[in-house]
Amino acid sequence: MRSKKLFLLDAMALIYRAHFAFIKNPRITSTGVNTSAVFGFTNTMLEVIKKEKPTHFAVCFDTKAPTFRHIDFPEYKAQREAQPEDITTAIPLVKRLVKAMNIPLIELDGFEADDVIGTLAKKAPKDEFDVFMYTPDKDYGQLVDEHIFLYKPAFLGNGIEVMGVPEILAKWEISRIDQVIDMLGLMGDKVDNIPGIPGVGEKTAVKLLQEYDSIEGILANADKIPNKIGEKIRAGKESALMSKHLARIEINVPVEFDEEDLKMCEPNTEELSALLDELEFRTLKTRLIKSDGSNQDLNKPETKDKPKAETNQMSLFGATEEEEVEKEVKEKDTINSVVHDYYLIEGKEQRAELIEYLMAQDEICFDTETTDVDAIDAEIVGLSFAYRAKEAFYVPCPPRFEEAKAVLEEFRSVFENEKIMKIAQNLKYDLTILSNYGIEIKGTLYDTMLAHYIVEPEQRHGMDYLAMNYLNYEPVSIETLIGGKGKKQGNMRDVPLEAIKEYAAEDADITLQLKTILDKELKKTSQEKLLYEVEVPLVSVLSSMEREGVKLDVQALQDLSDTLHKDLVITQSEIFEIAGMEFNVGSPKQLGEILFEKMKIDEKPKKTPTGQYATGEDVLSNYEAEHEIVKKILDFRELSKLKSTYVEALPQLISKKTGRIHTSYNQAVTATGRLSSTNPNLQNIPIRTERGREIRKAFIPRDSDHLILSADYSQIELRIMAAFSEDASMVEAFNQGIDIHSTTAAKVFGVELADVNSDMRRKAKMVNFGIIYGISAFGLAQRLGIPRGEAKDIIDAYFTQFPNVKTFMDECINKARETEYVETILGRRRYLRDINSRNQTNRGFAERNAINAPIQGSAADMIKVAMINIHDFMKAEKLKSKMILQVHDELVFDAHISEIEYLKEKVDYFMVNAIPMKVKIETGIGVGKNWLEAH
DNA sequence: CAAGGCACGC
DNA sequence: GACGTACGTGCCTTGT
Repeated sequence: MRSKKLFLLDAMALIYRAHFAFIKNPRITSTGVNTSAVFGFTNTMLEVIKKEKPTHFAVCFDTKAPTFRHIDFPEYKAQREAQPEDITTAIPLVKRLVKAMNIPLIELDGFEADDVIGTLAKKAPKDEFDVFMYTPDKDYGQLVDEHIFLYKPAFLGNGIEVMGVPEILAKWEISRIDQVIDMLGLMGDKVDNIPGIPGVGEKTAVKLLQEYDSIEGILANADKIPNKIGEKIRAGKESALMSKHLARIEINVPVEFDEEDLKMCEPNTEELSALLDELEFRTLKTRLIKSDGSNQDLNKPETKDKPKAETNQMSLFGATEEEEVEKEVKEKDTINSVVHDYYLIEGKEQRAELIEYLMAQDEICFDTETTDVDAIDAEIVGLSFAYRAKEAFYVPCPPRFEEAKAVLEEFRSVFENEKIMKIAQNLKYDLTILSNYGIEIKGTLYDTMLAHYIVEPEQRHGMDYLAMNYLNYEPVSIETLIGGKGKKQGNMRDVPLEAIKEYAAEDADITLQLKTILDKELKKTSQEKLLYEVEVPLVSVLSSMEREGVKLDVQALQDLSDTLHKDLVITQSEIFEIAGMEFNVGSPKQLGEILFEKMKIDEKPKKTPTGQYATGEDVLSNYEAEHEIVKKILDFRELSKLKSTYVEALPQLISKKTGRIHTSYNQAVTATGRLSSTNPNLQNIPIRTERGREIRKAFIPRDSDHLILSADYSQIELRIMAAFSEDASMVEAFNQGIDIHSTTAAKVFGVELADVNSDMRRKAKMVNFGIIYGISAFGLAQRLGIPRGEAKDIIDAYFTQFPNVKTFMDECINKARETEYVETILGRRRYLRDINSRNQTNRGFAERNAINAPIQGSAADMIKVAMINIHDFMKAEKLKSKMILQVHDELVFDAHISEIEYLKEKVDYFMVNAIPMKVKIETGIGVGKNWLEAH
C-alpha cells in the first residue's frame, strides 16, 4: 500500500452501463428528462469514493465522435439508436456534475478515456501512488505498471497474479505476455465485446500465433493459410487489426500528470445542490446535506469558500446505489449500542414467574442451548425466551438428563399452549431437542430461518447474517464462547453462566426482532401461506423422520466391504501391470500423467481449467474401447467410491443411542425448494449400477414385523410441465398412461409409436431430462454423444411437435425478464437477477433457471404437501408405520406388515392429490425386505 | 485446512 | 467456434 490512491473513471463506459441497467425502467423527472444514465453514473462514482476513499481522482471522457470506443460496432450502434436520448442528455449533465464535485474532468482531443487512464497510470510516481481504474465489467482493479498496455481483463485485480495472466497464458498455451493482445485481437468477442475474427477460436488462434508470432505476421501470410480458416482471416483482416487496437491501451498520449490537479476536493455545494434539485435526486441530496453537519444550509453563499476539511472529506457521501434505487431510506436501529435487559432465571420460583409471563403472550420466541450441533445426540444446557424486543431470559438446565427433563417439564404448559405462537431460528433443531426430552410443541410455529429462505432463497440464512442484514447488529458469535472450529472447540457446558446468558438471551431477542421484519417481507410478496402452511408444518415432519432414523444391515455392508476390497486390490494390480508402474490410482493428477504422458493414449488430451489432465468419467469413457486400462480405472473408481462413501462411511454414522442412522434434512439450502440431506446424505445412495444397488439392500426395516415401503412420483417434473404448458399431446399421453419417452420419440423422430426403437427412446428421454434440468443443445449433444447439429435438430423437432411447451418456456423467460423472478405453483420464488444481463453466459444461465425452477420447485412443493398430509394422517390414525426418508420424488416408510395395504392406498392418495393438477399424477409403490426390493 | 477433481443421487 | 454445461453432498488428493 502506497500513501496515495488515484482513481480513474471511464465516464462513457459508466454512462453506458447505467443506461442499459435502467433501459427497462428508466428514471424520468417530472419535466420529462431521462436521468437514468446520469443517476447511475453519480451513484457509482459516490460509491467508489465512499468505499475506496481515494486521495486523488479523475473522470475521463472519450473524445472521438461519437465518443464511445466501441460505438461503431453494429450491435452497439443498434442499441444506442434504440434509445438515444438518455445517453445524449446524460453527457452534459455528467460533465456538470463532475464539475460541481470539483473533480478534474479530462478530455484529450483525439484520444479515448482508456488511453488517458493508461497514460496517467504510467506516469504516476510508482513509489507514491496506487492507481485504480473503474470499469463496468469487473468493478475496479489496480493498474499494474508492467502490464498497463494490456486490455482490462489482463490487468484488473490487485496485481497480475490475481487476475491470471499466467492462467490465460497457460490456458492458451502461448508464451509471451504481449501475445495476449494478439489473442484478443484474433478471437476477440469472448472478451468484453472485442469483435476479433468471426470463426477463429482459441485453438486456431494459438496455432496461428505459434506459427506466425503476431497478428501482423498472420495477416502478412494470410494467402498461405489454407481452407476456411484462411478465408476467414482474409475477410476479417480489418476486424483483427481494430480488435488489437481496442485490446491495447495506449500509454503515451499527451496528458500531464499533475498531482495537485488530481487531488480530491470538497464539492461546490451550491452548484451541486442546484443540480441535484434539477435532477430530482432527492434522497441523494438529503444524504449530502444531512451528513454535512457543519453546514446544513446549502443556500448560504459562504459554503463554497469553506476551508477544506482534509480529514473527513468523504463524510459527505453517505448514500449508496441501493438505497437510492429502493427510494427507501431505512433508519437502521443500531441496537448494539442500545441497552438491553437479559435476565438469568434460576430456581423454581423464578421459573414459575417467567412461565406466568410467557403464558400471557400471543407470541414467544425461544432457543435451546445444547452440547452438540447434532440434535439427536445433543443434551440440553439451557433455554432462552423473549416476548418483546430487547428483553430476554435465560434458563439454565442441570446436566443430568432426568433433572433437565424435570426443568423442561415445568415449561410443558407453555410449549403445549395452542394459543401461543412459538418462534425460533432453525426450529427443527429445537423441536428435535425438546422431543428428546419428551416435549411436543403445539400451536402455531414460526421459523425465521425458513421465513428468510422464502424471502431470499439463494442467500444465507444464519442468524448472525440475518442480524447484520436486517438489524444492523452483530451478535456474540459462538466462537467467542466455545472457540473456533475443529478439535479445539469447547463444550457449551464449560461456558460461564454469565456469558452463556448474554449469548443465549441475545439469540432469542434477535430472533424475535427478525420475525417482525421478515413477516413484513413475506406479506409484501404474499408468501405467508407458503411459510405457514408448507415450510413450517414440514419442520415437525422432518424432525420426526430424522429422529426415527433407518436401520442398517451392518453385516451385509461388512461383507460388501470385503468383496469390494478384494476387487479393488485385483483391479489396482491389473492397472499397475498395464501401466508398467505403481502409482496412486485415486489421484487424478498422477493418473492423468500416466495416461497422457507415459502411455500417450491421446495426443490432444483435454485439460481442466487449472491445466491438469481431465480424467472424469465422461472423458475416460471415450478411450474405454481401445484401452483396457481405462476400463479398469473406471472400475476402480466405482469400487473405491462405493467403498469409501457408502460401505465404510455409513456404519460409522449409526447412533449409539438408537442403533440407527439419522440423516439431517436441510430445508433452506437449495435454490428451487428441494430438500437436501447430510450426515449422511441419504439422497444419493447408489441405484444405477449393479454393485451400487447392493448398498440399498443394507437399508432394512426395523424388525421382522415391518417391511420397507417406497412410493415415488412417476415422471413428476414432466407431468408438471405438461400441466403448466397445457400441451395437448403431452397431457393426453400422461392421461392415457402411455410411456412418455416413447411418445416423445415417436413425435420427434416422426414415426409410429410402435416403431420407436430403444435408441430413439433413449434420445427422447435425454431431451425430456434435459428440459427439466435446463441444459442446452450443447449439453444434450454431450450427454448423447452426438454432434451438436443433430442435437439441435432433435430439440427443434421437439418444439415443433410440442408447440405449447415452447410457448410455456418462452413465457417463463418473459415473465422473468419482466419481474426478475419466477415462481412455483405455491408461489415460491426464485430471483433471476441476471435474466437481463448483457453477459450472455449469465443470462443463459438465468434463462435455463427460469424454466427449470418453476418445474422442479413445484415438484418440491408437491411432495412437501404430500409429506405433511401423510404425516398428519399417520399420526391421527396412530399407525405403527413411520415415514423415514425423502429422496426428492420418493418417500420411504418403515411399514408395519398389518398396515401395508392401507398405507399403500393412503400414501398414493395423498401423493396424487397433494396439489390439484391439470394432468394425471401417478405414483409407483413397492414393498420389500429392503430398500432395493421395495423399488 | 482449503481447493480441486471426481462421482453419487434426482 | 466457443460459450458452459441442473442441484446438491462427500470422498480423496494435493499443497500450504
